[in-house]
Order: sequence, then C-alpha cells, then structure tokens
Amino acid sequence: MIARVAVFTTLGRLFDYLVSPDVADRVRPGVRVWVPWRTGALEGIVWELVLTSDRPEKLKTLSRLVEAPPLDPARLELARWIAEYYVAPPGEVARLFLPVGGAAKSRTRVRLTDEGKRIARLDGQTLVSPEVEERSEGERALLAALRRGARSLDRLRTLSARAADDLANLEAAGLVDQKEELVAKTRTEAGSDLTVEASPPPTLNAAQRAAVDTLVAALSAGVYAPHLLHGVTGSGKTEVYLHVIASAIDQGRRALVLVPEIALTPQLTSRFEARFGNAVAVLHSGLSDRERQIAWARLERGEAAIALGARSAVFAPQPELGVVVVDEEHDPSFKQDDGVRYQGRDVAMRRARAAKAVVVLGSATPSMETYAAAKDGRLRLLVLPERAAAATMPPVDIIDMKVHKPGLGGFLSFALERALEETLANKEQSILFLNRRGYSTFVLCKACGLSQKCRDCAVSLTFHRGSDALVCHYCGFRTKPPKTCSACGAEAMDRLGYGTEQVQEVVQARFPQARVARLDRDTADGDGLETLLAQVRSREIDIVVGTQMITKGHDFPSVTLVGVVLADHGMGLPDFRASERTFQLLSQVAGRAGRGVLPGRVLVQTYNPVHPAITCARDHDYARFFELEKAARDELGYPPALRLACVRIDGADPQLVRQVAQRGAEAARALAARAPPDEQAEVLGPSEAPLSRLKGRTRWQLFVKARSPHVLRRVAMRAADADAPRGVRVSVDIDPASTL
DNA sequence: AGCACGCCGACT
DNA sequence: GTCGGCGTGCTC
Repeated sequence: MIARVAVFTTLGRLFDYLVSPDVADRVRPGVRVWVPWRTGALEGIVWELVLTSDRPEKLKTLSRLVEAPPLDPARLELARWIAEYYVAPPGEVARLFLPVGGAAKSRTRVRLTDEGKRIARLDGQTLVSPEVEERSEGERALLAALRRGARSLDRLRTLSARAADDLANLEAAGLVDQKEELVAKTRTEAGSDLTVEASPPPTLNAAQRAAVDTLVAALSAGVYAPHLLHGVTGSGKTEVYLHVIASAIDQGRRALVLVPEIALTPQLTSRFEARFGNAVAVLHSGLSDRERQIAWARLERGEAAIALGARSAVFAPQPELGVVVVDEEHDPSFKQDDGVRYQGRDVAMRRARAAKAVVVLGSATPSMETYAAAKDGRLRLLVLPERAAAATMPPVDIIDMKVHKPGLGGFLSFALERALEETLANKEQSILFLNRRGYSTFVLCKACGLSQKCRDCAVSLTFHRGSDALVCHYCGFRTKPPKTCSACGAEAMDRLGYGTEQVQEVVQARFPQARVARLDRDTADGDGLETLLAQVRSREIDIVVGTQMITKGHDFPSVTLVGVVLADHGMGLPDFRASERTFQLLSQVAGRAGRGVLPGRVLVQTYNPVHPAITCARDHDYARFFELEKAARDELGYPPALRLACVRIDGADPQLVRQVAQRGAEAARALAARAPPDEQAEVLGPSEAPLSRLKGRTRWQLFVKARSPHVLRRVAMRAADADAPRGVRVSVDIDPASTL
C-alpha cells in the first residue's frame, strides 16, 4: 500500500510513501503522519491511499504517526477541493486545517484517589502512614509530590525519568488516577470591558420574522440551502443569525459564523456571548497557539455549538454543522491574498454543501457575485428593507467640491464645517471618514519636483507627524523626513495631500472645545481600538476621524452626522472592483449615522457628484447600483459575467520578470486558441502591475477570463508552469479580490 | 520554498 | 590548512 501525503512544504504536489506494515492498519486518508524527508522528517497529512506510484524506486517508508486526531473526511474533501480549485499546494492547504503547526496537546492530569490521599499523609516532607512502606522509593516521591499539589504528568516526569511506569503501578494499586484533560481557556478578554447592552429582547419585526421562518424551515429540511440576507445597515441581521443558530442548537446541530475581522467587531462577539455564553468558541488571530488548540479541541469534541471567527475559522472542526453564517459577505478580507489564495465565503459555502447545512450570507451591500447568484436563483434572497426599531435611513447630501471650494484645511467645505458645528452644539456625535491615514500623502521638493518614494516600492511615502517619519504603507519602510532634497540639495521640501492625522489636527484646531479622536491602523494598536470604541459609545468623544475601520459594523446610537471628507479616493484605481468598493464603503459609512432614536444625516464631499457609486449610495439604492455595475461588467467581461484568474509574476530582476510574463502569456494563449468553442478562454496581458514594484520586486501580471472554472484553471496553470528561473515567482490567483 | 552539497577567499 | 560565501539542484 502506498500513501500519497500532503507534506507540509510549499511544493505543489503530493509525495508517495510505502506504508510500513506495523502502522498499515491505522493509516487512512486524513491521518497525520511524520514522513522521512531528505535526512530528517516532516509532518504531513495522508491525502489518499493508492496501490501504485510512478516513481516506485524512490519511495521511502512511512512508519510514524502524529498523536493527534485525523482530519475528518468532510474537511479532507474540502481540502482537496481547495487545492484543486485554487491551484494551491496540497501541503499548504492541509496545514490550514490544523490549529497551529503542531499537534493539539492535551495534558495528562494526575490526582490522588481517596485511598491515595489517606495513605499519603504528610508530616513536613515525609510520608508517615505505615502503608507507604511497601511502595518503592520512586513511588513514595511521587505520592509526596502529589500530596503537595503536583498535578501535571510533565511536572512529575521531572522528578523521575520513569515516572510514567511508576505511576502505572500506583494506578493499579488504586492510589492515583490519570485523566486526559484540556485546560479550559481563560475567559476571553475580547469584549470584556465593553458595556454589553443588555441582550435586546429577541422580538423580531415582520421582515426579520419572515427571514427566520424561511431559514428555520430550510434547516429542518436538512438539505444544503444557501441564502442571501440582504438587509440595510441597522436592519437587525445579527438578530436573524442568532435566532437561526438557536434553532439549530435546539435540533442538536451546530454553527459556524464568519466575520470580516473579529478584532474589529468586539460588539458582535459580545452579542453572541451574551446570548449563548460558553457555547461560543471565539477564534481570532490574537489567540496564543495554546488557546487556539484548546478552542479547536473543544469544537472537535462537540463542546462548543458556535465557532465564531474571521476567514480562517472556516477550517475549524465543527461536527453536525447545521448553519453557516458569513456576515458582511462582501468584505474583501474574506479573500486570502497570499499563500493559499482562497475566498473564505466560497469555501464556507462549499463546506455547508457537504454538511447539508443552511447558509446565510449577510450584507447591506452584497458583492456583485452574490447578488447575481441570488437573482438567478442559485441563492435564495431574503430582504430586510428597513431599519429595526424606529430608526430610519439617514438622508445623504452630496457636496460637489468643484462648486463648493474646500475652505478649512483645504479639504472641508463650509457645509460640512457648519454641520460639525451644529452637531457639536446639539451635543451629538460626528464621524469624519477618510480612507487615507497619515498626515501628508506625499512630500516633494519645490525646487526640482522630486517626490519622496519608497526605496523598495513604486509608491510615494506618507508623512506621519505623530512619529515624525516618512512611511511606506505597503512595505513598512520608515525614514526620517529629509530637511533638504536628496537630488538638488535645496531646502524646499513641501508636504501635499492630507490624511486622517491632518484632518484630526485641523478639526481640533477649529473646534478647540470638542473632543476629537482618530481611529485608524495607527491608533488602533493593542487595545486602542476597544478603548476608543468604548469612549465613543459612552459619549466621551465628540468627533471621530477615521479610515474604513470605523465602517465595520459598529453601532453608535448617538452618532447623527457622518461626513465623508473625500469619496473619490478609491474610484480612480485601475481595478475592476473600484466602483463596487466605493459604493460599499460609502453605504457602510453612511450606515453609521442615525442608528439610535435621533435621526442622522450624511454629507459626502466629492469631485464626481454624478458617479453611480456615489449617487446610488446617496439614494440607498442598491438595486440600481447593481444593475448599472452589472451592465458594465457584462460589457467588459468581468465577474460575475465571466470568471477571472490573475497570474502574477514577480522578482528582483525586471527584465527576467518581463520575459517570464511574456512566455507565460504566449503559452496560455496557445492553449486557449486550441480550445473547443464551449471551452473558450481569453488571455489578457501581460502588463506591468499598477503597483509595479513592491518590496524590491518588479511585478507583472496577466489575466485569464473564462466561463468554466476548469478551463480558467487550466489556462492559468499553463501560464504559470513555464519553468521560471531562480528568483522569479509565478503565482495563480483564482477569483482575485484585487488586481493592483 | 528550504536545505544540503559543492567549489573558491580571509582567517588561525 | 579551515570556515564559510551563496550557486544549484532535489525533495517520494
């Protein structure tokens, strides 16, 4: 028998091993193994068992298993699908299904039995009861240690190398017992110092009720049933999730809940914990390896009915899966952008399909792909057209910056300035949104015009006043701002453009009495984010200046004004999703206004007042945006009209990168040209990527468009498998989230 | 991608 | 004479 093993390397294929007879009865697909590798050993997962190999003379023998539960058949099948669909190395895919690199170690707890306690009476350090005389010296030492409170097997092993044999004797004599135990995770810090509003009474409005009824009926049917829950911001989607999950739990089934970035949504976590308590296993990147192992082990044993986490939680074990929720399904963070480039939402649906589970994709601004699928019946559409409780959608006013010249700080129109003033006077709160952090977006020499670029990337450096540094937002490169121009020596450095840091400064100067805070990646380090969110909620802050971080699902009932400082920022990007992203961002940020009893309003500053992404967001008209954008995508052959793959080529040597890209494109075109009519594919490029250099590597890319996923994959792989010279990296990205 | 094996400069 | 530079080729 031969095991084909997904070895934990980045090599894109499986490796074959002869199965040693003494482990043959335990080697099944999904089992974790150690395999001989060159001179040492590597871990891997048995992908499949076969009878023949094409390299029989090279096979080594597999004889060691990892002491850990195997990957269950459903998740192994999911791993195989991911490796195939996303053209990813099986070894890397397999590793995603482990909580950390290593095995989930349970600790063996050792305790004295009542009999053991009676015998092991202590007087100082020595055992006094006569019965211990018949035990060996080693055993007496163990009994004494246990009496003093030692509990872990590891600890006892430090007393004696043969502690385990000894212990076995003591156990046989009924003096101790041993139990495998996973130490309970300390209560999560996330959300602990947040005021969790007393869990709202689970009364549902009519639309929520209808959605829940439909979902519960689908759940009872026990078949795969994907749904899109399209609910405007503040319409109470979370309450729908909570109800469906409660119903699944009643039926003895379990749930998987994916959220965009769990660290940014402590409020959602709190609501789940308030409703379901210990039944929630929260998975986030802040967990230590040990905590993550414990969380996964709890899930594996069926001890946590709800697994809640970001993208990677889709790989967590969850038996008897009944409900899969993907909240804010349109969010770009569900797409993994390096390594195994999977789309978490799509993997979640695939997983639900195998488990015959109900899927709820929730969003106020569904992705084009998801809404198109709902329109043609591949997903069932559920709609929450109105805000829950008494709140209404805020009116949105567009400020045409070509007409209303920016005054304050060179970026605030008089209208927005006055709105801030009024909101302050009413003792209400405002959000100012700008998707650009830092102080100035570029720094140049007024004498010769040279601007400060990153050493390793083809982007301008951003000036950060707080840390007095020029920073590259792509690679993290930092340098002190120069006093004189490095090219001409003139002392004429000028700072242009503005980011959140400058907005905060200018607004604070204009309203000295206001409490102005900034929320972006620079201020949200550690527990900065939670502290800030709590301060906003308790109304210790009057004006929050922030990046898209403030758009993510937060509920601030007293925010009545949202000002978008500049809506145009992302629209000009050479990316086919630019318009969609702008619409989503504006709709989400506008959705922060007027969520409580007080009505809200939104002011959007823009130089493109007639752009559909802006006008549709103004009108809260998702359907119209979808139709317009869909027509544009159809016209250009972009998703969801056709499937897209991006082949990226990067390396330190620009000439070499270009050559490899050109060769790849030629090979792919040749293959596409020979395809039968029903398997057509189009190859675009190659061309230099919009971000033409990152971290010292020149980047080129080419695109493949096709209707069928198989054809798409085949042509993209052909472009990638022309063997690249050393130092040139070629990677395939199926369903890319971004094409920059 | 690692990582071992393999052929030429600055040190004990 | 050796430590080690990173070139290149392999990993069942």
